[in-house]
Amino acid sequence: MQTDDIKSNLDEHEVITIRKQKLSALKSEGSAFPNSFRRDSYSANLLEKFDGLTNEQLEKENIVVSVAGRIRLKRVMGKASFLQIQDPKGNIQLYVRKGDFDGDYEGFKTWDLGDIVGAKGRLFKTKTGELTVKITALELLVKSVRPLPDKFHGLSDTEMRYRMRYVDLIMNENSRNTFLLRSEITKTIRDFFTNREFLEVETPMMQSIPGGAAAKPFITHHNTLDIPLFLRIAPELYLKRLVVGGFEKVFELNRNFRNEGISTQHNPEFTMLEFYMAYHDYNDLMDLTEELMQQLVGLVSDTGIIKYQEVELAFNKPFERLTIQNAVMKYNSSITLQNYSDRKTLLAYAQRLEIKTSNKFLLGELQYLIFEHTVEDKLINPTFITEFPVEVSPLARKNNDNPDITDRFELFISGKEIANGFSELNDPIDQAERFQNQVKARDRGDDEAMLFDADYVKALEYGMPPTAGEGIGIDRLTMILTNSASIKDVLLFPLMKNK
RNA sequence: GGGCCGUUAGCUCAGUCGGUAGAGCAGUGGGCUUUUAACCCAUGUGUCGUAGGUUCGAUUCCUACACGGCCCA
Repeated sequence: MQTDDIKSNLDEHEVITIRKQKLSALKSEGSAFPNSFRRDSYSANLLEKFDGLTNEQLEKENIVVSVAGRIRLKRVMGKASFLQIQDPKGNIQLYVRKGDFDGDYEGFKTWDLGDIVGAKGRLFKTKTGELTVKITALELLVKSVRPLPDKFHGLSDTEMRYRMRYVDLIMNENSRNTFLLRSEITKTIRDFFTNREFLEVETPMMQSIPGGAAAKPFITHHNTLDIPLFLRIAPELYLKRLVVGGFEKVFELNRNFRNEGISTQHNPEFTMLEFYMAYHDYNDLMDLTEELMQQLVGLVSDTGIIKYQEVELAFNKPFERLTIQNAVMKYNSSITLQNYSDRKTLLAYAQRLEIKTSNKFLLGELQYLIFEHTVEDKLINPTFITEFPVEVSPLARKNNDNPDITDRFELFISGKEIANGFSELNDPIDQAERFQNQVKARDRGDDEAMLFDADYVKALEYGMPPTAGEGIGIDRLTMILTNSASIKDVLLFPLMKNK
């Protein structure tokens, strides 16, 4: 341990060594890390209230404020200096003049960019008209021993922005705004549903039978019970148990975990909204989703039109609704009303498209695969795709008129799947059969097929009211609303390999 | 998993057709009482991602690996 400490001391940059020396000097004076300073004003609020006043008006009003923040810029002259400090709402300039404050100006000159200071003083305007605090008291609250990135270029290295988000947040306003907006998005969603009498709930993250989605789970282990557990891939089956129990409108906004690769669209843990409402069906969900999306887009646009990666997306009119069959026919001229339901033709077609298939694939699976490969990325404006094949929808209610399809939809925006909703299957006998079929798919080699959840079937046997349920991927939605190209840009701490 | 690109000072980057490297910012010393990426003078900074190979000599060329980015599966 000790030798490691010595080694890291030798390795560290000269700047850090000097700053640590400054810190130990503060410690020996007894003035390091004080915690009694209190802020009464934020930068942006002061600018909002007082930037409109002239210097004469400011002097007459004699406005005394206490501000605190991190030193971002420092311009020292012989006997006077300007500091720009950053607080959670923005920046404000301080004017520090020798003799104007109860402190040592020479000592002040040794403070560094990145230090955190508290200041008290009067508002005034400089020659160039910048609202500034002329300080009467100034205190070093935290000595920063590690230098910030270049004050002009900031931190631009993508990897370091993800690994050291704390520095990214200090340096990049874009990044701050993205996460502020993400917080507004989740708040808006919570309000949207609680205003409609939905109950927010929390269901198990660690499950014995991971269910509710087609995905590989993370495995963990409970020591004292000595049982394997899986991090959930979806909360779906637990939320529907709650509907059985009489919580007829519920939602959960929380993390799912899927053991898959990492890309600009995928992070192993991601946030999902799932909500369920009894006595509604999938058509009601599409209407509600449209309303929710328009409200969320309202956070960033007055027109209902937003730009994502240079492409305009229109949320200001009813979203297009298209059956999966019509969508496939629209983008594949060789698929017709007749051969869409011919398994052999579709298998051959899929192989021609170099889609990974097997002879064992069922008709519905092929229909869905062809849709995924030929249609999805062309759905730029918000589009509901409906009537998904029953084979790929093991938890959705069959359509009354056509038992091959389900009352299900997915919402696509900018070529990405954003939401997935359906009228829930509440026939326990049918559900048991669907689980059986999933087990068979698993035996065929589909390691993402679902497991048989007997307790869930048991819950359905008590009777679940007719219910509609939906999941919305919050990260991807946030990407679109914040114009972020990578999911890592909307995750505070995206998963990174150890260096 | 495959392809392409990147990794040089604390940060942002240049550079070496193979002879162990530079700029700006940050730092340090000095000057400057309304600055705006303040300015002026002086000044220190590096396992050139890691490990091998070729070579008299590699940060530079080659190979592998690591991490990251983009594209594809």
